[in-house]
Formats: sequence, structure tokens, C-alpha cells
Amino acid sequence: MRTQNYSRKRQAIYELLLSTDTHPSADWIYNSLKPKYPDLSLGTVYRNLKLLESNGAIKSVAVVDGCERYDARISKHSHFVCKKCGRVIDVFFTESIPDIIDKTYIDGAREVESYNLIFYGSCDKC
Amino acid sequence: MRTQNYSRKRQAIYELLLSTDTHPSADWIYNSLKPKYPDLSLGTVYRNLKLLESNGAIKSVAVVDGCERYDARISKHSHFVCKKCGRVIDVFFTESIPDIIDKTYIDGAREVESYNLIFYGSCDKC
DNA sequence: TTCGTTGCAAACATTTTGCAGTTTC
DNA sequence: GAAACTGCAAAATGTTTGCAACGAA
Repeated sequence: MRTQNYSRKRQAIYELLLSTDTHPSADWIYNSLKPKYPDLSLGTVYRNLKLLESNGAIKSVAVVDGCERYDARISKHSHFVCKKCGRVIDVFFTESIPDIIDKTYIDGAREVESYNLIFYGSCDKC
Repeated sequence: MRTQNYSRKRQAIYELLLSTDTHPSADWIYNSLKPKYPDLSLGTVYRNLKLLESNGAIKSVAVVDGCERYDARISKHSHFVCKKCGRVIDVFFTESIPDIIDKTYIDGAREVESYNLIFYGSCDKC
């Protein structure tokens, strides 16, 4: 992690991500914070998302319609993506899945650092 | 599936995807076929990838460094993505994973159509 | 002859970046 | 005061699209 000062806007981005379970995109975050931070720029949102991600504070959980979607809950869980409306829903699966996945042997991999399991379909609001 | 004529270039794209296990990007396909099809255009590659995908002939298996990666082997398997070099490796996991995943209950989903499990890390060539 | 397919280039959308000014420590 | 952070706008990137010509049936 590179040295880092306190930043009011980074804090706001992180807290917004913590407060929602909608797994927002950069644009959604920008529009949500803009009323409270009128001088916020989209570039700052992108820069801070990258920074928070490299810190391990947040994760990119999916790319929906070409937009990266983020989550501040970094506990092991998975996601369901609605192909119609783009909604991203948390999936807290049974213990056995991480166990089995962790034991999966992968020919050609030196080190497996993480995995991402995404379900696709249509949600109950569509 | 919408009505469709025979197309020599679409055929070539599909056969190229069948013949490799590198899970290529549109650009890689374009550059590979360009010598044999000098008048091939990148737009045609993109159009045919979308078409083949909507036909179910191929699948998008991952987005690596912002590039969609495709696979013509549509049997149930998973992938490992090297975060350093971008290599995508097939992962043929044990029977139990699909079983358990198929049984996962997802609150908020009406219908689960598919899932995608991607591992990340570094490969043995990096 | 009809309609799917293509090359080409322009358009598009998301994300990144250079720079000069501001904030944090 | 040094270094991190930011707004702004321009650039970069991967992908899509309009159109006129071409090819398949």
C-alpha cells in the first residue's frame, strides 16, 4: 500500500460503498455524492476506486453492461447479476463451496490468490 | 437465433476459436486471421463474436485488462486468469462444484440461467 | 431479387491521464 | 515545504454503428 493522506472525498466514497448493497458503478457513486460535494469530479471517483481496490478496502465484483461494479464488503460471498436490469444481488453461499473451490487444483497456475463466482439470470423485479 | 447466411469469415472465426485454448480477444482473432483474410475488418470480428455468442456457439469467459475473452468450448468448465500476463487457463473442476452451485438458493433471483467461476493469481510462466 | 454480411470510418462509452492549483501532514 | 490529492479537459481504450457495396440463397 502506498503512502496516503486523509481525503474527505475518498472517505465519502468508501462510506457510501459501505452503506449500500447495490454494488454501485463509478458513475452512480459520482451522481450520489455530487449534491453534497458539488466540486467532485468523475476522475476523482475513478482514482479513489482504484486506490481503495489496491488497498484491499473494496473489491470489483462484476462488470455489468461495460461498467465496473464495486463492493466494500470484502467477506467471502458471491453475486447474482440480472441480465435484464443489471441489478447485482449478494449471494451468501454454503460453507462447502469455498472449501471445495479452495481445494481445486489448477494446472498452469503458480498461485491462486482469489476467485469470483458470478451467477446470471433474471431477478424477481424483472 | 436470427436467420443467418453462410459466411466464410464467421466460419473462420469460429474455427479459430475451436482450435485454440488461449481464449482469445477480438483483437487477437483479428490479427490471427488478417494474413489469410487481408480484407477482414475488426468490426466484422466484433459483429460475428456477438452473433456466435447469441447463438450459443461460443461464450465470453472473462474480461481481462478490459478485453472480452472468448471460448468455443461450451462444456461446463471454469477459468484461471493470470493477473500478470493475462493468460486464461482452462479449469476442469470436480463434479461436485457444479452440483453444489446448481443447488445454491439465491434470494432475489427469479431464474438462474448460468454462472461463471473465475480464479485469479499468477501462472507458472510468470 | 431479397436480405444477410462486410469494410471503412466515424461515433460511442467508460476509464485514464497530464497539468496546475489545493490540501494534508 | 514536500508530497498527496483534486478539477478539468483531453486522450486513450475497447466496442458499436451507419452506410454503401458485396455475397449468399
